[in-house]
Amino acid sequence: MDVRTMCLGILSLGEASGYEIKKMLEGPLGSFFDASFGSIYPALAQLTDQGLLAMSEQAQDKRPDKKVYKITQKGRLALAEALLDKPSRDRVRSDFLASILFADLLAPRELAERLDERLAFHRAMLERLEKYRTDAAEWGTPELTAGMRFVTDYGVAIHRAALDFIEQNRHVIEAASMLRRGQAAD
Amino acid sequence: MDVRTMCLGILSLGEASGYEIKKMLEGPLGSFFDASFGSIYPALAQLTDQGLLAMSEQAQDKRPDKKVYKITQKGRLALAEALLDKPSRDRVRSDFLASILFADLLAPRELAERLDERLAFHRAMLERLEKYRTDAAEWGTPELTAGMRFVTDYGVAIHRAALDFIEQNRHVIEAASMLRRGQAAD
DNA sequence: GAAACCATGTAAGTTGTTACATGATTGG
DNA sequence: CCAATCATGTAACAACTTACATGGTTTC
Repeated sequence: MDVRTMCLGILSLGEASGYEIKKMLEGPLGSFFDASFGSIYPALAQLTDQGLLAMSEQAQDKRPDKKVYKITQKGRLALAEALLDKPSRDRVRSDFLASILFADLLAPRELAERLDERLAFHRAMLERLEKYRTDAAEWGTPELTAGMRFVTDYGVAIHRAALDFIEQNRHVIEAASMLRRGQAAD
Repeated sequence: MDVRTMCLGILSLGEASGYEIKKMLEGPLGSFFDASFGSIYPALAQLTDQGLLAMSEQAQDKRPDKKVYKITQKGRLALAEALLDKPSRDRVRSDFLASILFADLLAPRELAERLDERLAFHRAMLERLEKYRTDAAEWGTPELTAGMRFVTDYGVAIHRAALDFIEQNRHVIEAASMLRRGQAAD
């Protein structure tokens, strides 16, 4: 799924501006999809050109103009069709896990810092997801769809599992890291 | 972390060919890093040019020649330095979760199929990870480092959490999908 | 007064994938 | 005999990120 399809999908849940789409991707969707302004704005322009979106410019008080996009019937059909494609496998790239894999080359203090940061990250995500789980307004829609609830709860489950795992197993890798330091000093 | 650094890292655990590196990335590392031949081979060539790797060609019986790469001292230093960079945040892109988010647009049968496939995927990954967890030979090394064990166990924890979550919550989203079908037919 | 937020966009550059090219061997 | 595995590589292409450009407003 590319940025164009994701934008189309988000707009199928309700109208939004490019800026708001980006904010949603920093919310609960960010756990499994991300995109920069540099890909969102051109995507919206292209989709509008193709008649899959309708744009209306809204002047705002003490704010720059906002371009609000709304999915068209043609857009809904295109989205439904795109969703029929067999989903490609997940693409994950985690610097954190990579650096843990090579933890031998990391100073114990560095390692501890990374683990702490990671725990903080998961806790922050859980907190944020909790807000989204209970408050539909955070999504910019009056009501949460079943899909929204599912992916939010899924995110909670995964972040909690990661948090628990790291808390319970960090001592193993940290002990190994300190041991290796000792050997290196020999 | 780019493909070059990951190759350097894998080779810091033991020597290997490009083909073998690719196989490792389809193993437990695949959960958090993937790369195609099209990026691995040029990366190895470049690293060798820079003196970070040493290559030795090995003729094989009834097999094409193999180019075995070994990390140099200079390579180890470069890797250690690269690992000091603050790890960038995880990049995840999951078509599965995206299509669940827009599950309203999916026929109940389609949805059920995707969920089944996903469960099968997690089960397959768990099985594969179990093998890696107990058998160092699967990694191509005589001994598992603490890092290897950690990332493998981490993978087990995450896949198990995902599996459990989907098993326990699929009925919610599937019920909503069928309900919506009913409404659409009205 | 500085940083962060709101808001949109473009262009250059990076990075990596897919497809192609080659070819022997092994297992179902 | 067909598919998969072993083994390496290149080139065209796709997709995306980063940095730049602009400028008012709000919060600390």
